[in-house]
Amino acid sequence: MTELPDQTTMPAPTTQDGVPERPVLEGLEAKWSATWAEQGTYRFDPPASREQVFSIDTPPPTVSGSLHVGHVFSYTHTDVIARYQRMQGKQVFYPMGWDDNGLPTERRVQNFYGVRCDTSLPYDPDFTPPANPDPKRQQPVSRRNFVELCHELTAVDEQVFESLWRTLGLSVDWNHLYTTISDESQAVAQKAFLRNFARGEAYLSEAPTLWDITFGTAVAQAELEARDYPGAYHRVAFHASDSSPIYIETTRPELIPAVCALIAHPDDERYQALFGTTVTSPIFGVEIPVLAHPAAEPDKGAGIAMCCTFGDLTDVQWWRELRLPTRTVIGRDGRLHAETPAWLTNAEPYAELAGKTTFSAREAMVALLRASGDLDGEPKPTQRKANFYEKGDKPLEIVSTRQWYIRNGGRDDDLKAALLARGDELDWVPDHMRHRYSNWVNGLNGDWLISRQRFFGVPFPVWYTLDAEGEPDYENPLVPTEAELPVDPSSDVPVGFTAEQRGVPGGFIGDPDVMDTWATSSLTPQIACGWETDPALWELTFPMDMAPQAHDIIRTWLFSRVVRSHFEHDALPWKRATISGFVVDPDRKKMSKSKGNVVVPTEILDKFGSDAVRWRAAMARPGMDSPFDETQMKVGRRLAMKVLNASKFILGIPAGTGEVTEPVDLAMLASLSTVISGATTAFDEFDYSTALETAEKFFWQFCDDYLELVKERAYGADGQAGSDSARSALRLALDVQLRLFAPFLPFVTEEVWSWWRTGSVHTSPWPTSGELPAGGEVALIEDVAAALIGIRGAKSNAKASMKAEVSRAEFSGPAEALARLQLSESDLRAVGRITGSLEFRPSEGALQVSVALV
RNA sequence: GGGCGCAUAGCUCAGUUGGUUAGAGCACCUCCCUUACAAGGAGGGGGUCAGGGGUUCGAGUCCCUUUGCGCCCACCA
Repeated sequence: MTELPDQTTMPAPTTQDGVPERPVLEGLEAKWSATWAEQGTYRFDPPASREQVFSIDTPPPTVSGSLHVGHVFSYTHTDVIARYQRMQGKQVFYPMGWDDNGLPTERRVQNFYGVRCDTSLPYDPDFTPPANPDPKRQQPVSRRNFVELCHELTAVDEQVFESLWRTLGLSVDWNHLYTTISDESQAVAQKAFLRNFARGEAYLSEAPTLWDITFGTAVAQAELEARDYPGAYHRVAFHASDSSPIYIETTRPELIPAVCALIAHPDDERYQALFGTTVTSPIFGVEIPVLAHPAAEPDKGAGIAMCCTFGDLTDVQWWRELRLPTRTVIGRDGRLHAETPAWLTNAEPYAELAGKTTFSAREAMVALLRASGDLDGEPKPTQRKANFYEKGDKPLEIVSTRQWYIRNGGRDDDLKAALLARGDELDWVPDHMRHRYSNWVNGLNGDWLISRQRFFGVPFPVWYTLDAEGEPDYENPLVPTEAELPVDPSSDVPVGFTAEQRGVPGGFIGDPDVMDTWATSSLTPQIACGWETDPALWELTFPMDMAPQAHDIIRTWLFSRVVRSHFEHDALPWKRATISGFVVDPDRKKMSKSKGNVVVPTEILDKFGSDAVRWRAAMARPGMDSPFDETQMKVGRRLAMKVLNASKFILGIPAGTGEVTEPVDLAMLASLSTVISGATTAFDEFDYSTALETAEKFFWQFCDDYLELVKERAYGADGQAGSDSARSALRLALDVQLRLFAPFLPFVTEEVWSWWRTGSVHTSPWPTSGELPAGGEVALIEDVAAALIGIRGAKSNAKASMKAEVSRAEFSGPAEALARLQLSESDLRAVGRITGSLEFRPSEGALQVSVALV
């Protein structure tokens, strides 16, 4: 940290050597990011107490994805706060993480190298990826080879990300870089999981699960996305005992072999007589009960629904609550089972469906129904909503599988209430974002499914013993000690067994699944803060001060971190969440690759410069979406240029050697003093936009009015009191303003700082009013500004140059305002080129200027 | 259907607890190539604060209501 600026000890440059002839923005990013790296400007230096730390749970971006302007904006929001806190004297713990495990990486590796993972293959140490990858004909490789490729590619991607963040000027401490697939992160994820398991917060359960057939994995409720999906209502006849038809409507006739009940609302008049009876299903002739359940909606479809295992989540509810039999026909590959289900009375037609995709099976089933006369009329096309995995492109199926869950209040009201209370306890910026949290938690209808049937992730640190028949004992998993972590149960062997016993009766098997990426990233505070591995760091940084993120992942990342921390530490992981909005396209549509409206950040950073882009980002208030608009970037660039030029001008004038004494100089500094308080208050409320606006508004007025006003006086001879006062005031004002802008425009402010000061502006103290001389009267500078506008207006109206001479000027208005103006009479004369008479005439009303030109 | 947010100048947005004539930037028009800055500077035009009702001496601001837009959730028969 540098000392507080002090007029008397500050080395005043006697030459202009440090100030370039024509300052430019180009190249500042490369120059200063290298210097900051070299000098460790943003290094976290552990202080004595927690109060001296400001710690940030930086979102680890998915490195297999691409960064877009939205990221640039929201990471800038965080950085601006980080820089402010650092200047306020805090040691800022600002780590970076890369989220490199998980499905997005697998998908990227598949496409990039043209391979796919086949767990049945042995490891090939000499494997090299195909020279000409063909994404359509992916070469099968072993799991270990596949994982190696994942590591290889993410390492490359991470370089690109780091370079972008450095160009943007994020003041992260790169010594605290973590990746979610590292051994350290795996150990944390496994340890937290084992503790959840030991306390009963994690459990293994066989149940109907949302299943993505493309990726072949279970997915969690938080990863669902409802999308429009074309379908058709098929009106199909079931048959009562007297063979009269009972019509249902379904969009999924291929599930008729899986039907286990017809269900109508208990109060529905039309079906009262049927409740308790059975009907037979068309084609397959299976005897089906007709049951009542309040979840059936009389005005939907035919009013009576066929319940299958499983067409949708309502089916699951009915199946569970009415204890219906399980008749699964769709497998994990999304196809109908090849073998004929045992429960079909009339089994023969099933051959038409066996092994087909749902789409083909539907066509075949419609043909069967048409032939039998059980299809009433033609299918009616409809647009319905179907659940998709957010990264998938086929509707989810529901299949019964064994999965690991972590309790999240979805089936436990006490826990739900406790987690809602955590949301209340948390500070939210902006505050209304808390509703999204409670809305989500209140809507949970099941626990958090964390296991994924994938390859590149943290394995479950669990083995199962095999009985004499080779059947796994899922009730009593074998777990390692915490000291052994991380483990990979597919290669590591549980204590008491030998490698030869893997997969043989009486031996063991490893759990084949990996954790979902959120199950690891839900522990970023624990990973970053050194949970139980670096107790000193942990004491200083946890719970963290700030959790920045965008509003789309409140239900996933934010919530899951609260769950983990609630269980493990009985505390919130941070004091507050700061939520950024999105950058949307000019039509206010969300940017997405599929719409082709994504703006690539490197282009705009190149074009306008990082400070300009950061300025635009900081103008987007917390939580507010903002439309992308290039013309706004130009405004930021103009400000950055103006800072360079105004600084060059001020530093081109010799430094003052004495006190600030002139009333107008003191007035300007008094005004600056209120700007400092305003910006500080705003920053303390995390309102970086207002902090910036406050500083910026002053800066433009400072340039337009004050600089012009005192130019002549400052040019004056050395040693003159008036000249000295102006010179001192200019440098004081520049010093303060550079620091006010430093969080937003780190490159230009550092550049200018380097011209005349030592050390980094970013480790200098945030300005305070106490640094500035007291006694100035803000009204004076405001009156002078009004007078200037009057003089300029007159010249502009006369279509005259601003240099045109004024032969006579008259100021009229309140006596006290005129008195103030008289204090700066010579400055006004100089800037207005008033060579003739200058009169002050008291009058009613506001300050007025009348001017006669030569 | 539930929740949240938004609606102020052509565009993007400020407008603190209600208080003179509603502000800024961009865009537009006019002028000025002034020795920090022409990707500049100066000056100017432009608004029934979405509609309706209410509270009040006074409403962009508070209450009710209508409409439109955005996001999240639910809605798959």
